[in-house]
Amino acid sequence: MGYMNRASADEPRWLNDEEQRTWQAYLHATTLLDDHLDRQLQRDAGMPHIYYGLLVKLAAAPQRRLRMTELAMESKITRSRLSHAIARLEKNGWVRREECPSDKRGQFAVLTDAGYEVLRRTAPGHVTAVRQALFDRLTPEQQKSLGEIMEIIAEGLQPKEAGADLPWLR
Amino acid sequence: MGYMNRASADEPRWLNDEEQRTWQAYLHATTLLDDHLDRQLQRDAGMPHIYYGLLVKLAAAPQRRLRMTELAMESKITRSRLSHAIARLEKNGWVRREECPSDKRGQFAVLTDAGYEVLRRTAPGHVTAVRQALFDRLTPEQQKSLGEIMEIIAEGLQPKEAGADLPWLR
DNA sequence: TCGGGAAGGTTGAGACTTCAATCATCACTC
DNA sequence: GAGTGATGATTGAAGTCTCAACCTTCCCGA
Repeated sequence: MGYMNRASADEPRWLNDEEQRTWQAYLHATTLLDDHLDRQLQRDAGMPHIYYGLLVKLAAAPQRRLRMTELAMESKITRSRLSHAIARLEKNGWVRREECPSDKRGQFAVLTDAGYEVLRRTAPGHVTAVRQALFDRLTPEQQKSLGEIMEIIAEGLQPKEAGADLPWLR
Repeated sequence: MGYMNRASADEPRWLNDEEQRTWQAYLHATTLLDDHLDRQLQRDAGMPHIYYGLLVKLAAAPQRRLRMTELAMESKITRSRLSHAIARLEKNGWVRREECPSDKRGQFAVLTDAGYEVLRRTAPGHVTAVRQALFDRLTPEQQKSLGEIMEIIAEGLQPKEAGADLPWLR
C-alpha cells in the first residue's frame, strides 16, 4: 500500500518499481541531508539550517534588510513561522526589527553586526558541509541535471495564478 | 556571505554562481514539496507526511510489523522521534506496540486494521499528489537521473563505518 | 469620506522534534 | 555467574512549527 503496484479499472496510477525507488531515494536523501545540515549548524552556529538561511538572505539583501513577507517568500516559508524565527534570532542579537516608513503595517528584518559575524565565522564550515554531502559526490552533468529538476519542481509548486496556496500568503 | 563567490589563499571553496543556483533550487523544491505533502496528508489523512510514511513501511513489512530501530532506520529518523510518533499513532488506534519475544528490550510497532484502512482510503490521493508535484513534471531521463542522484546523496550520508552519526543510532 | 475587504504581520495553543538522561536487557569477559 | 559496556527503547523539557484568530493599516469603490 502507499505506492503499491496494482492495476484495475478506476484505480489511481500507482508508482511502478522504478518510480518507487526514485521516490524512496528522494525521501531518504532529503531527510538525511536535512538532519545532517541541521546538526552541523546547530553545533557550529547555534541555530537550525532554516534560521541560518534567513541570515544568509539578509546578508545578501541591500542594506542587509528585507521586509518580512519578502523574506518569507524567498525562504518558502509561512509568515507565522518567520515571525517566530525572527523573534528567536532577535533574542540572540543577530537580527533586529525596524519599522517600514512607507507602510506602517510593514516590518523590516535587519541583520545586525553580530549576526553578520556569526555568518562570517561559520560560513566556511557550512559550505564545506554542503560540498561534502552534495557537490563533491556528483558529476558536473549530475549537478546540472539536479539544478534543472529542482527548479522544475519548485516552479510547479508555486503557480502564478491568484488563489494559489503559497506558504507566505497563508 | 553564506555561499558567496570569493577567492583568496586559505579560504574555503565558495559555491560558484551555478552551484548557488542549484543549491537554492534544491532548498526551494524540498521546502515547498515538504510543505505541500504535509498539508495534503494533514488534510486528507490527519497526520504529517513522515507519520504517513511510517504506516506505509509497516504495511509493506511482513506481518505488518517492524522493530522500532528497524523502522527508524528505514525512515532515516531517530529512535526518539519514532517513539513519540508511534505514541501518537497508537493514540489514534492506527498502530499498536507488541513486545519482542526473543529480546525483552525490543518492541514491535504493528499496523492495526484501522491503520491499514486509513492507508487504503488515502493512498490514492497521496500518490496523485506525488505524481502531480514530481513525476508528471519530469521526463523519464530526468526521473532516472533524479533517482541516481538521490541515491548517491543518501548513500554518502550513511557511511558503513563504525561510529558514524546515524539518526537511528543516536 | 466612509465602509469593507485585502494585505502585513503577530500571537498563543497545540503538535512535533531534539537533546540529554534514564532504564532495562543483552552480550561478553574474566 | 558477576561485572561491564553496548544495545533497544522511552521520557520530559526546551525549541520549533502549524493553525486559526487577531490587530492594524492600506486600498478602493460608493
